[in-house]
Amino acid sequence: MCLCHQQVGHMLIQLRNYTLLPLALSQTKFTNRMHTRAASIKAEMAPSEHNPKSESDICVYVRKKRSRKPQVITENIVKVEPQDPKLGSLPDIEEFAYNKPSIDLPQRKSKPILNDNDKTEVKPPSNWVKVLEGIREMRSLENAPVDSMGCEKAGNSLPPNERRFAVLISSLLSSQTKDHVTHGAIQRLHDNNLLKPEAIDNADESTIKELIYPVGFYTRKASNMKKIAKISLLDYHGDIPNTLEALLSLPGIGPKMAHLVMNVAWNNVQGICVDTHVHRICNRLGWVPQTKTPEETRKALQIWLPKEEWVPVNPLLVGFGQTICTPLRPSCGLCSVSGLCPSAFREATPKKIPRVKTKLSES
DNA sequence: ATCCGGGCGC
DNA sequence: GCGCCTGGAT
Repeated sequence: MCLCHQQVGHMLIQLRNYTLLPLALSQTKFTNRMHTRAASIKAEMAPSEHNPKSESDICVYVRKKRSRKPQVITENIVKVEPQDPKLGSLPDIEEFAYNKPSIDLPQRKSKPILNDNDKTEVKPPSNWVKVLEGIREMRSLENAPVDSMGCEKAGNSLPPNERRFAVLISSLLSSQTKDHVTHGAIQRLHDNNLLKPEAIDNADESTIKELIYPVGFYTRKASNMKKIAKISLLDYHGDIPNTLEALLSLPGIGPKMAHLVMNVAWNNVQGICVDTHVHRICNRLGWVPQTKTPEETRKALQIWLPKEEWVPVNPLLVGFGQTICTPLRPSCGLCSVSGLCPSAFREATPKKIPRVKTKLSES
């Protein structure tokens, strides 16, 4: 993995309802910005993809100018064509963006901003930006448990491959477990030099089990740790898989953790990390059509939520869900966006009928 | 008593 | 889908 200041190349990127945009991507920055009169455009390349060949390797954001907090309009890329850098300097962006209309795609009359009224696209829920900002504000005052610790801090000082492995193990242990408990377990593993695949592979399952106690489901997790260490050694040279699919194939790693690990370990955002809080709150806010599983929620949310919110939305909503929008008896009275929430004060508080033996019930 | 910051096997 | 695996918190 060579990280030099070399330019990967110029690309022509075609946005839906927009136009062709020339962009240059470099290997060190992974991002490239350009500005037109009406919007700023940002292209981002997944760090692991040093040689982007298709649209899936790159994300493009278009933001309207003149809004205080620039708002992402879309991220739809229709086409990416590698261009020969020897073609000379890039065309004048502004002129290019305005004067060279897209050929096969419908044109907009006024501003070349994307599909505001495109009926074929799923519309983001109205006011979602306000809701998000409101939650952010509430979160800046509150101190949610999620703020203090997180598995993303695991092994910050380790070499990259060991750090990634630590992140994976940390994620594995963290499910259904409080953060400080997970942290303690990781600390004990580290102190006993048991955070590396070789060591785990050689260690007794019972030893691991004792060290990670009392994380939730420690028996299963100890066994999964052994299996993961073995797979890491056999298939990944002691590292961890760098694709979502391969991560999902590991025992004990499901969709929630796989996306988390892709984000944290590889800095590669493949999807939104949806846990029960994100799932619940998105349903309450009406951000997704009633969904039954976190996986459905993830897919529904990814359709409209701008990609740059994909990572921050998890800690944001988790903390919000721990403090205010709690699973049981949400504190709608304390919530500043209750006016925008279709479920506010409407929770079917199934006030359990007190099973008290009264003279009435006995009669 | 009831609820978790999931994943798996059925 | 549904029950189960676990200890700790409310």
